[in-house]
Amino acid sequence: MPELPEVETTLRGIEPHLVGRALSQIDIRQPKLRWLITPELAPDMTGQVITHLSRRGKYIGVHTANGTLIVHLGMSGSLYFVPEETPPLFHDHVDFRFADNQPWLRYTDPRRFGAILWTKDNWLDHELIKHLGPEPLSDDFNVELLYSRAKGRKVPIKTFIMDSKIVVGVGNIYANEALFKAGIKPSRMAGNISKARLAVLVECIKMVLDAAIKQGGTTLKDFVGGDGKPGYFKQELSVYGRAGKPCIACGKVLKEIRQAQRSTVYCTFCQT
DNA sequence: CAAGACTCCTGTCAGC
DNA sequence: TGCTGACAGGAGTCTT
Repeated sequence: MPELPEVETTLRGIEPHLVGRALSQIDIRQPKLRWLITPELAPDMTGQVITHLSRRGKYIGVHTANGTLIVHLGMSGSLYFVPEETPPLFHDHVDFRFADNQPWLRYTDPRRFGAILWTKDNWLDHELIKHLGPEPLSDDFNVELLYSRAKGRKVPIKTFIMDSKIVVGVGNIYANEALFKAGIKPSRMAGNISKARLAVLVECIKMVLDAAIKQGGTTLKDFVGGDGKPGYFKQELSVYGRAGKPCIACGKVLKEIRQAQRSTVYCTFCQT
């Protein structure tokens, strides 16, 4: 399930192999993802040269002079290279083929929660992108921001930091981990947390994401390997997926609750 | 506006 | 062993 570190790793892995190449053909076998793939994608992007890639939240932008391909991996999507003419499997929904007859870029997504869109405008002005909060690893995401946005809010802090309008890229796993590291109870009201504690939380979110990205870097080569599998991280998770097991800090049994249809695991002793 | 429920989809796994 | 059903999960959208 790609979270921001996985998306960043994907981008770093594929960008060097895409820039400067011209699209020759785009095969769309399954246009129904989260949304219908933009019908203009193939006619508008074919023949275009890829100039660079960028990321905003979990959205990847693949830029050309004629427009930008917007890709979201959802929770089961992946982008990777396959040797030309590799027959597609059932969940291989899109192939991007190039004029140089070198490996194709393939999009696979079993659960189809991902998205592939196309815009001729500045992609940062796209409806899905322009309302997003700051990047978690940038200086724009800081205590002042979080504190002012949390003021008066009654939502649980976990739901709050997973809101992409507040800050992007904090998925369920890392929200759980960051709150554990910060010692904050996930159900605590966002507006009822001191500035000092929010400052700790900001640092913990940055630390958790940064560490995950660094680990992702070690598997970069897998992205362009022959198997086409995007090797996931061997994260050591403190709480996520460990409900019922002992807290690594105090030994007490970790508790699981549900918040906003998401599983939350925390330590009732360490997190207050 | 804020908060919470609902929705898409399919692989995985528990239970029978 | 095989089948059924619950569940997970990003994030936009709908409902209250």
